[in-house]
Amino acid sequence: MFGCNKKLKFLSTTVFSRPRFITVLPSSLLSTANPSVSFTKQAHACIVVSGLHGNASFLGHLIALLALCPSTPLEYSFAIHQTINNPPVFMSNNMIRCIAKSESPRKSLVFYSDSILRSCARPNNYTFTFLLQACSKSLGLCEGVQIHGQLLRLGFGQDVYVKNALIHFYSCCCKVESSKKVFEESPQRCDVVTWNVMLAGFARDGELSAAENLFVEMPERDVVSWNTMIMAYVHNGKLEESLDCFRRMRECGLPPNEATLVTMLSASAQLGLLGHGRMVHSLIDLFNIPMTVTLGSALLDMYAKCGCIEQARIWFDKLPRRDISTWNVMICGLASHGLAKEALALFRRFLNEGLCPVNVTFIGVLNACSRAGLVKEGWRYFRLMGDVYGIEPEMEHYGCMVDLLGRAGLVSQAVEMIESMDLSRNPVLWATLLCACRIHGLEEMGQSIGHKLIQLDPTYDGHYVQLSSIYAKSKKWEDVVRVRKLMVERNTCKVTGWSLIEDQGMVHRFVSGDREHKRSLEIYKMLERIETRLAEAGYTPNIVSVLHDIGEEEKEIVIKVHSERLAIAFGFLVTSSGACIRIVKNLRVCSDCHEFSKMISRVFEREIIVRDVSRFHHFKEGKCSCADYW
DNA sequence: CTAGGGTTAG
Repeated sequence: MFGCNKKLKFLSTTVFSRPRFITVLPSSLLSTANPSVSFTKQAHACIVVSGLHGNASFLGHLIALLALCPSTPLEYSFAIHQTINNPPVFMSNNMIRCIAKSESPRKSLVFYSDSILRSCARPNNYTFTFLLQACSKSLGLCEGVQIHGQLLRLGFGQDVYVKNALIHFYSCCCKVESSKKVFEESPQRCDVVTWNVMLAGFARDGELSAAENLFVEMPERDVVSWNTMIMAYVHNGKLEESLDCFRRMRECGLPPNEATLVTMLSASAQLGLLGHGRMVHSLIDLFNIPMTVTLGSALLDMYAKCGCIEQARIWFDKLPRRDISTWNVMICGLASHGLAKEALALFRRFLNEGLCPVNVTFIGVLNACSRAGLVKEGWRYFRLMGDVYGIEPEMEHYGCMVDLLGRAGLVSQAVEMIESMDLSRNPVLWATLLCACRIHGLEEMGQSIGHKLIQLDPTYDGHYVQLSSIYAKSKKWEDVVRVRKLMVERNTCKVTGWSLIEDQGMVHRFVSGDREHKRSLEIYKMLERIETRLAEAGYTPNIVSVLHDIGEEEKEIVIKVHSERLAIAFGFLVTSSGACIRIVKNLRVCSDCHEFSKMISRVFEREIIVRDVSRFHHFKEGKCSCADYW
């Protein structure tokens, strides 16, 4: 019934039958790893029954115990605290700690002035550590600055815990300069945590090079230092650097922990590196790291984002514990692979288990509906979200709905939705519709939306390319040229398209027309051979498409070999016959490469899995899982 | 007697 029965038994025997050992009781209680409120209540009952309820020390420990519980009703600790007149500072400190951990950490400052200052009790280094925690959490900059002044006056400025809390506090409140000041004041009075909080401060502030320099300077690095550095890379989009940092950590022989692996799984997932992700997976067992909900969710996410949706599913069923996030990862994963039926079935199971969906859950559900063209169901879930679960739709939900309607050819309904919701300044929604117009051949509508888009978002070249391809489809060549000229004149920002493929733990990234790879010669030869075979099988590249209907990847009018083909050709060089080829792209697949991949999957009996910027394409036996809509 | 830093999902 209770997780801590053994401890409780020990407690009661101590209290009732061996009162001379009573002072042992509190410390043995506090050694409890994960106290629960119910356990603490029983301890409380024992204390009361044995007539010790006036003992401030016991009750202080009880409050300390409550501070360690994952969620405690504050009233409970308050009630205990109030039973003691002139509570000792030890008790008040733990009370502050409780409040700091609660949902309303700001109250700890009120408590501090009411309880400690008013009673003229002397706060100590613990008091300030907890108070600063509260300020960090509630972003109470002004209050924290006052606390800082007070603790300096009372002479706690050199306490290492207080100092670390201060550095942490300033960096939480976006005042890294102040953190740095505190950090640099007395360098001899610091420990590895001091360095770590400073490191995290730079990372939080996006000062990656400052973080790197500090990391190099550190006299010693523990697992948190490495984790902080690795996360700094991941959060700043330096995914390959994070992999490299992890490699260096492993070379140091320092064992990774859960946080390390969660971050590395996330990095592998974002990059789409299945091999790397699998390697990280194997470390979970190697280091005996318990499969927590967080780790499990990160693992599923890695498999789903690396194209192994079956593996994700297998692990989903195997996981010892799941929470809402785990379900979200799985539902969204299935949807991104176009497995709409499975995603919706899982969602129904989710509801049957009595779980409450959140906004992300509905993004997965609506995405699934959109991929399967389930207009009616999409609307139903969209309404269910607000009516039953009270979730206000966000931009992403509208995005799914616009995609759903556009895909079904109901472009005017989608336009209506965008305009009635006053979302007409959002380029992403219009871009989704432009895509629908292109696919459904709605040229007039496409042209008008295209012009709206380049007005709304004139700096992104993808819109110009889309618009020009719509004109190309209607053979309006002057307009094609006009739009392209406009794009050049406006000096739009280009995102260089690339395709990535992993081989033997190495990442090979290709750009359009790439000749940099050391096996470039072989790659082009292989590509030629592939193209010959495809031509024999009846694949003819669409000349109009090559010249004009080019995907976002193609930024110049010059015809170059798309990066995706180079990656595929390289895939043929390094994988054994019949093995699946996995590609990750940072942009959308162009229609010509899409055809090309479909043909390859048939002619060479090769499965190709391409991760696009927004979805997966599984090419198999001449067909694609996206059913030619993307 | 009590204390600190780092974590997932669209």
